[in-house]
Amino acid sequence: MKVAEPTVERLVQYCRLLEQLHEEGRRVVSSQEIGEMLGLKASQVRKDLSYFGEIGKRGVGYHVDRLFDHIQGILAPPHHWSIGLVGAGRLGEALLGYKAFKSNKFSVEAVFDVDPEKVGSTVSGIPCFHSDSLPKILMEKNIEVLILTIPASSAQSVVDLAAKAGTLKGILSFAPTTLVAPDGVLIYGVDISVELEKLLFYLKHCEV
Amino acid sequence: MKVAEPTVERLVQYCRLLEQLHEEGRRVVSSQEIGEMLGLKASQVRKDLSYFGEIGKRGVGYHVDRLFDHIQGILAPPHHWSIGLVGAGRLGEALLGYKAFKSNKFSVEAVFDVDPEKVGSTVSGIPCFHSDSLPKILMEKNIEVLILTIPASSAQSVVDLAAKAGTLKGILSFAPTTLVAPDGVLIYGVDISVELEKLLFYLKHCEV
DNA sequence: TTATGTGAACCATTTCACAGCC
DNA sequence: GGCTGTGAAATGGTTCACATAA
Repeated sequence: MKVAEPTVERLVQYCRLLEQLHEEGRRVVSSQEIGEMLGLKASQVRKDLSYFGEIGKRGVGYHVDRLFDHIQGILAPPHHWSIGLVGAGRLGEALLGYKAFKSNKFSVEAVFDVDPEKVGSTVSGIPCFHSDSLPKILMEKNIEVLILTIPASSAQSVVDLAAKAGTLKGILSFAPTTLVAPDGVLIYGVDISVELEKLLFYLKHCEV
Repeated sequence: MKVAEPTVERLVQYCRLLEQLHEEGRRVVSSQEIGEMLGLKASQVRKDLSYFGEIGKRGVGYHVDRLFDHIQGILAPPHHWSIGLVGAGRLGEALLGYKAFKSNKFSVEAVFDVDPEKVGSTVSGIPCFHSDSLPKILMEKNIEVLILTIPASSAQSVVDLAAKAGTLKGILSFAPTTLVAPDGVLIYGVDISVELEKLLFYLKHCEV
């Protein structure tokens, strides 16, 4: 089944909201309420949630815990992912310490950098290897996902090198550049500076 | 004139690419080439670029420098923006040191935190104030844009407090939560953990 | 009566196809 | 001949409106 990107994004948001509602002891919610809390139309919420079968009760709403489990099941990965983080700079360290990054779906198994000070030691408790050894370590640790927190200039070469391992399936890049994905590798880019530019552009033009 | 969000995002990308091409000494590019380098269809590139008037030369292509200036003009803000950064944690510091964040379009004028160690001193050379003084400092320094690098739990209260200053126009939030925007304030959220979840979801389902 | 689930209508964005200019 | 600019067609996503079930 194919599911649109905006839908996946909202599913994650529903999940977070439901977790919160669960803690507050809420038992049921309506699409209307979810919409208000997340800034979405109720019809949008219903369409998203009905995408994977009838889960709500007509005339009542959605059972919080049941819906949560349901969405978790949809988002849940087929297995635990091993992740590698390339670039032990401040952004990299920030991510490693980031609370929302703790999950039982994945774990960061290796850090890569070129700084001799860092290579051989640990960063936030995770062993740090030289970037040159990417293919070797990726295979050894069966790492399928990389997070890139490196400058734009070295991003593409890291992608090409890492692809040699053959285990690589996905990349989340924070490098402010467009990367070319090798066959069979899915690349997602989060470009912080682009987001700020977009915000400033709309502040200029739209003057909400 | 209204311009779609995906278009703005691509305009920023064109800009970055053109800068690079300029450094390489390139004089002209075709929509075809731009598309290949950025992973877009040539027709998409042409549509985006023709949005603000005829800028290319038929049978030739786009003059690199001329196109760069043209897009810069579109993206350029009406004035220099003063920005405040709330949350002097690792992510906040990472952003302050982030190269792609240096720009003549804006500058970070104040940092806010609740840690007594930081308040009163400077962070990356920028004075740090207590978060409680947000409205006061925002007015004093005429800050219109805030970047939030704080936990989800305190994000909404910071937004509400900052809105009291009346100068606030836009927010770029890294807090993993949905924020409610006060009237007249544009909120952009970058949710790093959601991006990773999306990537893992597509790795599970699409198996490209 | 209330709130979901969903086909149909609507709107936005992308892609096509070709006319127009260099 | 080559490449842009652009109306028209196609695609993708959101919203509506109402049948349906609790």
